[in-house]
Amino acid sequence: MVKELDEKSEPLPDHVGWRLWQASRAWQTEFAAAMRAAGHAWFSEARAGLLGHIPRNGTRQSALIERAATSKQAVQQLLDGLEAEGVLERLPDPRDGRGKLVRYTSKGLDALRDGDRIKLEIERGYIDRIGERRFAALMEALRALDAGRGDEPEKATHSRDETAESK
Amino acid sequence: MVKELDEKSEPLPDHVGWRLWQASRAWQTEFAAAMRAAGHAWFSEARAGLLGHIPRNGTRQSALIERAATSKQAVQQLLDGLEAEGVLERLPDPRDGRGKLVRYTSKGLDALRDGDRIKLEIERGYIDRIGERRFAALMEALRALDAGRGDEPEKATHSRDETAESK
DNA sequence: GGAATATCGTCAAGTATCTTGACTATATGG
DNA sequence: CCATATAGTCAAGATACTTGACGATATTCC
Repeated sequence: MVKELDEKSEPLPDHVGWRLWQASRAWQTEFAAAMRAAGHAWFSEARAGLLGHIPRNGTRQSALIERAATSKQAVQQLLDGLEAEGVLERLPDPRDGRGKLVRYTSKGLDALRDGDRIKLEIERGYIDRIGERRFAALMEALRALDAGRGDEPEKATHSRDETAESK
Repeated sequence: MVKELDEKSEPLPDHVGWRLWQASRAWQTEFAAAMRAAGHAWFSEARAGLLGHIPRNGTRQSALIERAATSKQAVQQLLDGLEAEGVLERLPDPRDGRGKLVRYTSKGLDALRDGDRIKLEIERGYIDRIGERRFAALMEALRALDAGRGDEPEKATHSRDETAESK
C-alpha cells in the first residue's frame, strides 16, 4: 500500500474559531438527530436558529427580524416553512395593521418541550464527559464572551438567574 | 409608539448548544469579514470549513473526503469553486490513476498566512474581553469535549501542549 | 386634512451549499 | 480475464439565504 509522502504531517486546526465551530456542529447534529427521532421530522438547524429567537408567548415578526441576524426575507421564508409545517401561525397584529404576530401552535409547543428534554440530556452527556467543573467554566466563558460584545461593558446581568430554560 | 404587551418577557436561550452556536457564528462572521477586507473576496464559511481539513502540504481528495464530515460530492463542488478561484489546484496522483492530489497555489498560501494573522488578532481580542484565565479554560473545555467524542474515553493527551497554531 | 416618508410584510429571482442517484475509469483479488 | 471495490465526475433537486422591487399601513410635518 502507499506509505510515504503525506501519510502524517497534518496538524489540524486548534484555535478558538475551529474548536467553537466543531463543538457547535457536533451539538447541532446530535440535537437535530434526537429531534427527528422524537418525531419532529420538520426540524432543521436553520429553523432551530430562528425558533431560538421566538419566545413562548410569541413575538412580532418585525421584532424577530431585529434579533435574528439575517434579512427579513430569510426570516420570512423560514416562517413560511414553519407555518406550512403547522409549527407556528401568523396572526394580524391588532395594534398595527401592517404587522403580524408569530406564535407557536400546540404542535410547536410540543416540539419545544421535547427540545428542552433533549437539550438537558445532551448537557448531561457533556458533563459526564468533561466533568462539572469544566462544563461550568465553559458556560461561564461563553457567557462572558457574549456579554462583552459590541454593546457597552454592561458588566451586570450575566448572573445565572432562572433563565435556565427556553429553547 | 407602541409600548405595552410583550415588550419584555423574552428569556433567550442559555444552554450549551445555543451559546456554542452564537459564539461560533460570531467568530466566523468576524473572521470572514477580516478575510474579505484583506482582499480574499472568495472566502466563505463553507470553504473555510473545507480548507481547515487541507494541510499545507496538500492531500489526496479521497483523504479529504474522509475527514470532512460531508459527502464526496459536496467536497468536490467546494473544490471546484476553490480551484476556479485559483486558491487550490488538483493534480493527478502519480501513484493511483484514479486519484487526485489537492494542494494550495501561492494565492492559497497567501490566504492561509493572512488567516493565521487574523486568527491571532481575534484571539487577542477574546483574551482582552474575558481574560487569559477564562480563555484558557474555554479552550481546555472545548478540547476535552472533542477528545471525548465517539472514540473511547482516552483521558490522556488533553494536555495543553504547544499546538497553538495551524489553521 | 393631506402629502412626504418610514415601517411591515410580501413576491420574485438568483446564488451557494449540500443531497441523492447514476455513471466512468482505474485498481485489486481471484 | 472477470468480479468487485475505490476515486472521482455529472446531473438534478432541496434548502437556506441574498438582493431588488413592490403594496399596504403608520407616522410626521405642513
